[in-house]
Amino acid sequence: MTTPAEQMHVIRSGIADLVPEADLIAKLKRGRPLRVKLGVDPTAPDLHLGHAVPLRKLRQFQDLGHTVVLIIGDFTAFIGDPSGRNTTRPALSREQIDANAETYIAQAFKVLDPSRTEMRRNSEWLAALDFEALLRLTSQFTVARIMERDDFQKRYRDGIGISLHELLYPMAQAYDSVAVEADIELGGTDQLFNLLAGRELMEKMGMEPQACLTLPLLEGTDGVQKMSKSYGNYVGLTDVPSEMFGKLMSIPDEIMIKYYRLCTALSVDEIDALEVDLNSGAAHPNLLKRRLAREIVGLYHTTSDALDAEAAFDRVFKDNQIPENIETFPVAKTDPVHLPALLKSTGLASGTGEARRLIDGGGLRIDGNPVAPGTYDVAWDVVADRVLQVGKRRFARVREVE
RNA sequence: GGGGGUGUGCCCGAGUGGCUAAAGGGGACGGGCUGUAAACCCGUUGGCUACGCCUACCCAGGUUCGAAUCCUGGCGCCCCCA
Repeated sequence: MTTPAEQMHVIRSGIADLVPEADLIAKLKRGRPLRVKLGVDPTAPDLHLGHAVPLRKLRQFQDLGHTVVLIIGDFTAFIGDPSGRNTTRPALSREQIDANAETYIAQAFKVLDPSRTEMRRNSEWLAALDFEALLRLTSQFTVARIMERDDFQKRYRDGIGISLHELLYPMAQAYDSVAVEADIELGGTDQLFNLLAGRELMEKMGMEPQACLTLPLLEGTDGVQKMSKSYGNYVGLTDVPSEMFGKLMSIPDEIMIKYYRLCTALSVDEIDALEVDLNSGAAHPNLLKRRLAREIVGLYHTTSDALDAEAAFDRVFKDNQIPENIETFPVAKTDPVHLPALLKSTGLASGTGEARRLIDGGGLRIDGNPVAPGTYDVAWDVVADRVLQVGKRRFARVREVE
């Protein structure tokens, strides 16, 4: 059995904050498996690496012998924010919630160990509360305490309306902790307030309070903004291996170690060693990034998928060759062929204007050979059965439609 | 309820009657360099088989030879007073 000190070494890796640390150590010292809680909203069925960060930390807990309690916030998602002020909280229908929860769970178990995971839905206990129980619960919180939360404070100060029910959401989340008897709850740094609310409620209700662990936000592939679909800088858990590999290779060096800590299954000691080598110059950043990409692709696909993805990557970017498995587009034969229209129909350009720009900027190749600026009409033979390439990584093969 | 302000291209932001498809920046895309990284340099950035045509400055009308710019009405957002 690992000692509490050894466990703390793993648990601390990559986290933003842990309060209070002493509480967690005391819990670990008892030697029994802890109940580690994570609550998730069934709103985003397409998970990316940013969503996987808390899941990876949960997995570390599982590997240390602890139990994960994964709570789907179906009840709160059902209510949502009917005022529409909070666009990240749409009110979802039962069907949507169930469907989202399904995909969430399927993707989450790519990371978590199902045998050490307890799946719960918060409607189990929240739907059962009657008005009396609800009022008793609200009496445990003060308005001043709830209003301490940053976004409430700001909105109140700025005169942006806050619906009464919104004030109750932190309470609902806190009550989740009571219901599942959590020992520790994870969340993003923005969740600290809610996590602490859970801790306080447990204490008031005579339970041993949970510890609260926050994880930093993961930057996307641009290295600046947080990873999110709307910024287009995300790495989806269901991305195909080659795409995933390519995206990971494009992250800035500076956030590599963070990715190692938050997104891979490597041991903390090994990552510590990699960090030392990177900083001292003993390891070439490119090699470390390749390894990172392999590790992550391997987690969500297989090790051989990762190796294939790397080989395909080298073929295209290192050896400047055309990849295998290029999508083929059937095209009705015309002679001559109008290239801007062809690029548009194959999806390599969003419109003929952009296509012309690409051609004039030297961004179009046919079978690897650059097309001269101003070349808009070419003979059919020039494109038939050949590979069109835009930039470094977008390809399409042209085939005459029968 | 009263007073003032504001609404421009993916985003921010100039422009206040013609020379404006609309300055400048950001972002994005393409080229160079490279480790497909970062930084840096160059180019492009409404649509269209395109030296031209079409659609554009919140929406709908109007004044003018001509409007993003002026007028009327509507909608949205912001600030101050009550």
